[in-house]
Amino acid sequence: MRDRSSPPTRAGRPSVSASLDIVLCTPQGRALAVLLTPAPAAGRERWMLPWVAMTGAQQLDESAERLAGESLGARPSWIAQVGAFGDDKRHPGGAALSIGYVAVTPGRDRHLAAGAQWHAAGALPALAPRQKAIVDSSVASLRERMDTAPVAFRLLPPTFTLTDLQEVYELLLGRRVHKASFRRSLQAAWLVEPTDEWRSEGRGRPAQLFRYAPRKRRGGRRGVRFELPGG
Amino acid sequence: MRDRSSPPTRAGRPSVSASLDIVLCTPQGRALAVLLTPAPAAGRERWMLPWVAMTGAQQLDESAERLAGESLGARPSWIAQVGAFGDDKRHPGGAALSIGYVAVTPGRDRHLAAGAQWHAAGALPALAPRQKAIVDSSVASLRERMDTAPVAFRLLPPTFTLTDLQEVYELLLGRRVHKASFRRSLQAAWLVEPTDEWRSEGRGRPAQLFRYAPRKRRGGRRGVRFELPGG
DNA sequence: GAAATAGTGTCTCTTAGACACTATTTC
DNA sequence: GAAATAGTGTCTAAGAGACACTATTTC
Repeated sequence: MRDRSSPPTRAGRPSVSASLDIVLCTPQGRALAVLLTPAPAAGRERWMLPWVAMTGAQQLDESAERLAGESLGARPSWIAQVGAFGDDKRHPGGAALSIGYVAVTPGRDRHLAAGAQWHAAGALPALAPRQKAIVDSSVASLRERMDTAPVAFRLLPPTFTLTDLQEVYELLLGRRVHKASFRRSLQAAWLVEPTDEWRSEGRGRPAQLFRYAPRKRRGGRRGVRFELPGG
Repeated sequence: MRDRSSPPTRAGRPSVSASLDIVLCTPQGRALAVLLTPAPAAGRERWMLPWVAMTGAQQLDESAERLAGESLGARPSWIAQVGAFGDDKRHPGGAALSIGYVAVTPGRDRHLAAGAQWHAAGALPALAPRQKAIVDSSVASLRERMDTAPVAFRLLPPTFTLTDLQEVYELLLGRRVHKASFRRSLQAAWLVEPTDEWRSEGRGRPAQLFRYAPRKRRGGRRGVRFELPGG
């Protein structure tokens, strides 16, 4: 039987075993990839999300950033908390409670932690149920936050073509986007500026490289939209 | 000095003291109100959010719902997790880690827990810094989720006038909304249906009562919008 | 020139918001 | 009738998407 709860400390204050788990994401072709590390042989699954046990002395965000850095071999370009996960789902470390973080990085040519590999988010190997839930919430969280945080830009290197950017948006939205409309919206938002560089990718006309350079704050006066799921 | 971390258990598994804190919200005039309970005299602040210590044996969502029910004297009409809060901020119970939940309820004529009172969200008394952060995130979370969850409807009784509904939207959005436009959007979304009842509120033409009855799933094909904060 | 990719001009349709109006109640 | 609140018809401007086009490269 798994030990999921812990006895009170001597002081009488109840405490729980807790972990901090991270979902590192990068674009891989037209899909997202997630970084997994080999799981200890004792476990049921062969792969797991990078995680650390929480000791209570740590800062949440700081610990997440450190764990991400160690797993990736470099600082992630964006990181955010996804939430707390408990319930009955099993965690590889037997933690009663897990705090999930999601982070993104543009490149995959890093010095990954030993044995770590990228796996397509749509075809992940078996994970402990708790970690599967964290991955699902993290991907959903990326989709929700791309409106209000520069997630798409952080999935790209500092300079990128507009087609690159559109493909990241399509990847996150899970649908195709109209090219001309996409570019008009982007121009109206004053989020990118052109560089002097062009990239030639085999055949076809070379594309101009842009960089993320938000200029002004949009009114944010989005209309009232009722996007609730119907009955 | 506060005891914020806990020693490892006998089994050697690190553990932390953790709390579950809830932000109960209800509309109060044109503003949101939050339920607070009297804090123990020992603490620095006179009020606090309802919270419980986590033991690790509990389910997160279930515990939150129970705590909300006990504080409110009735089940909340909607509840969701906001996130995990740690960092250096002090919690009334000295917990090293706190899981925040936000819940809403339409009415304020409940059998509240002893001493509990509603306080306007814009003018809260002093709270422990951790709990202040949880309140701020909870209110922001309500604003973000009203697009995708029926938060506004759960802040209203089962039947309501369209003016009631519009006022809740204005309260959550923090800005005025155009009446005709609001009603057109609402009609297009097939989210409410009229009842046979009308409510006369003193002077003026009586308003028809509606109920929340989502009918069909909208395409959800919202265009790409870049609402990132500008530099 | 063919193929491929980048980038743009114009049209239409939807919709948020402004404005002005009608409708029904209490005083 | 005046005041107050509920509810609606019409116009305009913005913007998303369709379509078709031009531009520049490799083969």
